[in-house]
Amino acid sequence: MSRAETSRRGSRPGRAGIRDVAAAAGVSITTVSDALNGKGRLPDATRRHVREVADRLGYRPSAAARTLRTGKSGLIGLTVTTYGDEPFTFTEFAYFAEMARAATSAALARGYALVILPATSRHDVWSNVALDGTVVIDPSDQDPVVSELVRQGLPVVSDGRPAGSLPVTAWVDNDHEAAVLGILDHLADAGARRIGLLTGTSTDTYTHLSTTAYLRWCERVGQDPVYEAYPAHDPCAGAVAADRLLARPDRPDAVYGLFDPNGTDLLAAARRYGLRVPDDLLLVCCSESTMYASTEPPVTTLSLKPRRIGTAVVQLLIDAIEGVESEQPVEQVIPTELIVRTSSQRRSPRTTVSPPRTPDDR
Amino acid sequence: MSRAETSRRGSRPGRAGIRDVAAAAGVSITTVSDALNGKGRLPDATRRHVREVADRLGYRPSAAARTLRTGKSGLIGLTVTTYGDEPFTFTEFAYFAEMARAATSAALARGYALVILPATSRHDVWSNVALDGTVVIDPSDQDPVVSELVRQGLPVVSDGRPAGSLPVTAWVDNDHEAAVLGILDHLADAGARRIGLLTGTSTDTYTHLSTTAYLRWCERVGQDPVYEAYPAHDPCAGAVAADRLLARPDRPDAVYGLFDPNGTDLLAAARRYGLRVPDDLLLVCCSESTMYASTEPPVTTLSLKPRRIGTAVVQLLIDAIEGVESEQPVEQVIPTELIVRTSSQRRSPRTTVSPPRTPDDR
DNA sequence: CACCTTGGGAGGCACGTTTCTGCATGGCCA
DNA sequence: TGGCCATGCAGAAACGTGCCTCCCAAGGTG
Repeated sequence: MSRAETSRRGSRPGRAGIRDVAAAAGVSITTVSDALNGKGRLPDATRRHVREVADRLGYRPSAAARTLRTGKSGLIGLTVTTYGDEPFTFTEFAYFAEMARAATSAALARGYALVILPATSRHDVWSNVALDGTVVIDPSDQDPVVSELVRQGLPVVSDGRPAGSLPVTAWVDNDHEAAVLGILDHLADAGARRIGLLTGTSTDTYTHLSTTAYLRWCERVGQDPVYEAYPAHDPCAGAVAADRLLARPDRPDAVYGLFDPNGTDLLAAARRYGLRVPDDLLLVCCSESTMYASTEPPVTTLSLKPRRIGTAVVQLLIDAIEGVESEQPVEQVIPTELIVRTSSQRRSPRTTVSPPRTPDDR
Repeated sequence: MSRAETSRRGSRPGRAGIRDVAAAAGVSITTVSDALNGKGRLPDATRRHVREVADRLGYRPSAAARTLRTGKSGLIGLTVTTYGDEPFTFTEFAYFAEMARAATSAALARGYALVILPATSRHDVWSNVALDGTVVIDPSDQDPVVSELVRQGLPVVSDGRPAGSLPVTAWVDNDHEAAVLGILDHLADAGARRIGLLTGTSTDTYTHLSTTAYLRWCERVGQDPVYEAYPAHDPCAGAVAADRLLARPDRPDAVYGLFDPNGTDLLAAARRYGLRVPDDLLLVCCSESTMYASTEPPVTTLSLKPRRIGTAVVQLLIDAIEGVESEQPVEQVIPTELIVRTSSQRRSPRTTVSPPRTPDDR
């Protein structure tokens, strides 16, 4: 059977294979492969000729075949823990969305594409996609997905310090304790006498570290802890918890909320109780939303810098995939940023509107 | 060379191939494949035996080989137009994040994974990933990416009515004209005499359709148009444009803002000019953020239902991939939802806080 | 003239599946 | 007893690349 016949039989009308290019250019498959990939010893004339023929035929190399042959797919996974049937929770939404966006950008800039896969996904989805490596967000202790991945020899980089002895390749995280302590000191400096905390009931690392840091700070300065915990994945529960916190007999004169919607919820609750912010109540919450720059009053927020984390995580992962021994340490701590606005400044409240923030370096 | 030798040479220590399973189970490759995929004529005993051996060896079928053989990768692309170097713009961020989340969920529920790819990505990324089909968001007229994809015979479903004669397989969109007209009527009903518009300078379909609908409505009711346009991708420009709109000599007594941050920006501008909302100024903006439920006052928002759109788009795409002739029409119009809050109700303003919204069906 | 080097390119195997085809066996019926 | 069908599996051909090996011709060198 002639080569022309072979190539004609296998391919559907729309798709040209490397064999078709070779036949049309009058060269061998090897030459086509070498010419298009910049390898081998070929004169420029041949290289250009092959490229031109390939363009004319609209040739696109088969990603599946290349992956099978080289063992590299150019795909990295982004694994998130799921609550219910949604890929990510409501409260972490802004953080996760920003982080995923930055990760996508960073991956694309290095020639990789990013696939979002929930940790508890149907098994067939996981085995249907060839991954070169995976980013896991806040993996739980003894996470079965991570173990399985490292068993397959794939690099795994974690957003969030891995609990227990999870064998991740690298990890990136904030210093949550330092962030909470910084905020509590900031509130105390602004005149707070009793600082309350709005926290979550779930057992993830972020909630746990932040809460214990708060409790230790209270112990150190001799304040009774005043906090309300609620299921953070329930968007309605936050408003109720904020209300409960301000309804307590030992009502705090300053509150830090660990989750994104806590700021508006606390503002609304303060209005209901006739509390002026910041005069009667100082407010800080952890959020990535720029809307807090133009609320009444503007609310001081702690940014966890999801964009920097997403970028760093992907860089570490791709370095590991490509065997680059990164100059960066395999454990990176990204500093948080406290964006101080009116809600946490009792002295000399700014009357001017705080300048709009640039979208970069968030 | 014996089969055992063959299988031992090719595979790395960590990964077991189908040949290893066949050898360990004492059957042929065909039998393993049939047993694991539920095909062929095999007694249950053989099937169970093969499955057990495969589990014991930790066998995971190679996605690349399967894709190469079957032509189906189980991956669908989500293509977004880029402004600058980021995958999606700042103003569309909440909409896009929600839409992408819903699309991811819907894809996973049907056994597919979703890859986010910017339209103007480096070409090697596009050719490195095997896609079964693609969702494009708001494709421009004569979009080269779409043409290329349909030339390859891949189904393409569009979020947003395709401009020109773009040969998409199906599309999903809101009725933006009807939405704008509904809002303008709503504001007029609430007592507005001169309604202003905060719009964008870019030429995408959403901005264009909404603005022309506004202009036609003005013509019909005999009102002079009062609008300010600003580059929507610039997060700072919105605040300036909101300020400009309220500083005009023909200051409107009601404003509709086309983009997500317009609500807080307009609220801040109104405070600067001493305008009470809703008494002196009625306010509506298009947003997916639940924060507008607890601003002061709560702001009426138009939701474009990104979750329903993301789900619908993916369903249509997978139906097309799998050759299902969908009962649904290939052109779906998703209704928008006007969430009426205090900012657009001059009569009987609600003093109670509007109930927190459920996260579903947004 | 024999030998080596270097450029230019072809042959063919392997990656790990899926699946088409076909072989053997045994039971059933005419 | 011979044909026939159902059952239970094995062989082997693809799928489309990448790359290792090898071949050939043209010079250069002793």
